[in-house]
Amino acid sequence: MLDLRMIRQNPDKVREALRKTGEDASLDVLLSLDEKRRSMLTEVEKLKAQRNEVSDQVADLRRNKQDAQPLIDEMKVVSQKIKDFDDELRDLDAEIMDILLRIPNMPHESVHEGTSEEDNKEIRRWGEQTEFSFQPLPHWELGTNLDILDFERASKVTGSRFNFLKGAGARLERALINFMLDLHSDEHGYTEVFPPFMVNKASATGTGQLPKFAEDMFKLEGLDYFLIPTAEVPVTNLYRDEILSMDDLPIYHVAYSACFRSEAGSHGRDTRGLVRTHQFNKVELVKFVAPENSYDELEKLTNDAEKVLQKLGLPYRVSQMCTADLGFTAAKKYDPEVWMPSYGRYVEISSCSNFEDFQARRANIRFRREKGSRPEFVHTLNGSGIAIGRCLAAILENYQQEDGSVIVPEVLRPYMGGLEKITSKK
RNA sequence: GGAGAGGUGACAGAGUGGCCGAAUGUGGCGGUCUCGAAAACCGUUGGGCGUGCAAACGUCCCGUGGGUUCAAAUCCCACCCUCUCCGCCA
Repeated sequence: MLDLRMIRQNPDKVREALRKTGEDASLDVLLSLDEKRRSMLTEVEKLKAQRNEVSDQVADLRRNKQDAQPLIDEMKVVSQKIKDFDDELRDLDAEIMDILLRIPNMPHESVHEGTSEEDNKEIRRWGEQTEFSFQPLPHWELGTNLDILDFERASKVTGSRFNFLKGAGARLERALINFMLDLHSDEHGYTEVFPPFMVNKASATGTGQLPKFAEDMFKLEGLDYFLIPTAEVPVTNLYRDEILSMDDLPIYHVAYSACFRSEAGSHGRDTRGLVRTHQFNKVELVKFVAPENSYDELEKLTNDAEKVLQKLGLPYRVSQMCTADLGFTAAKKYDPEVWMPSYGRYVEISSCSNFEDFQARRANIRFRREKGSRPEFVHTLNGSGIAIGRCLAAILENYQQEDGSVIVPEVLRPYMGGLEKITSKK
């Protein structure tokens, strides 16, 4: 959420920033509602001041056993006026909030302008695109042949876009989760948290899923709970409505969670395999930092995510998102993308963003620089560190052998009971 | 699921209609004292919104949302959460 006062003071700057994102949020309605609200507020507060003063007089008269009835009668009228004003103000506030909650974040000045994902820029590349001396298979065929992946039965048991992992596949999934949690907590200084997989409305609003993207989440019947689309939601909301102290910052958290996405609007896209599913696992990195450090922290966060791919020996590149592909909440975003042979291109496997104070303002997460100073909003960041399902797919595809077996990357072997290669049992 | 108790400032804990944004204690901060520290003493110590260059002023906030009243932390209604006991359960 943007700061209403900032919008009021720099409407042209905000308009220009939003234009670059491709969203044409009209500020005119917002600004006129704001104007109206402030003038009403001034009036009603005058009335309240009067009421408070007269109430004191009434109290005095009563104590002195004098007649207060004329004053009371007079105040009845004033009170009714106040009530009318307050009702209207309540509606105004709700309208203003509804508009504010639907305005996207403004891109950081270092983000290049673009009109679609075509304009994203590759900023670095690591490793060589895997070459094969034979015809490589896509991971869904490899996994099915090895009997470690089962999509058919998953669609029987649940539906499309779900999967079963079996045997070494299930173990590999678990190995990846543990490897990443260990890496980030032991070597990168993140504190592990294990979050709830459902959140309430306030949390989903805090990180920006609501009100605009409700249809992307699974909602529980009869409850105001949502299945989380990412651990970002519960973990960022850990400190909602809190004032942290400067000594607490920066806070780094790493969290495993299952992620649930309705994938509304992506019918027909990536229908096979592990790339786009309704439920997948992910290890997520979340940071809470002082504003002046957030851009350095974004670089570090991205490096931490990349480290996972390097250790796994998976070729990747990092793209910087242009102004049109930042999504709703980010001010700046890097997407590490892994080389996926079956796609013949790099596929997003992480997404690292600085939200500045956009989420912090929604979720009311603040910090105090020193005792007695005014609270300020923290900056929040997060990034996948990394998506497990897509990572497992990338391993199967990049490490496949001519005989259909798959080499286990060395760093994962301790997590796999020493297994070096996944082979078919048949 | 049944029965009961309770949600007040950083924490503990008063406050049952007006002089209460809130006693008191602890903690924090500043000071006096001290070579220094402790103790003691003195002072200070919430947030949002609005007006204003600022100083300041106004207003709102005692779990949340409504309501009653000239006036609500205090009365009424709904909801949320916590705790205790019983039952059930991984």
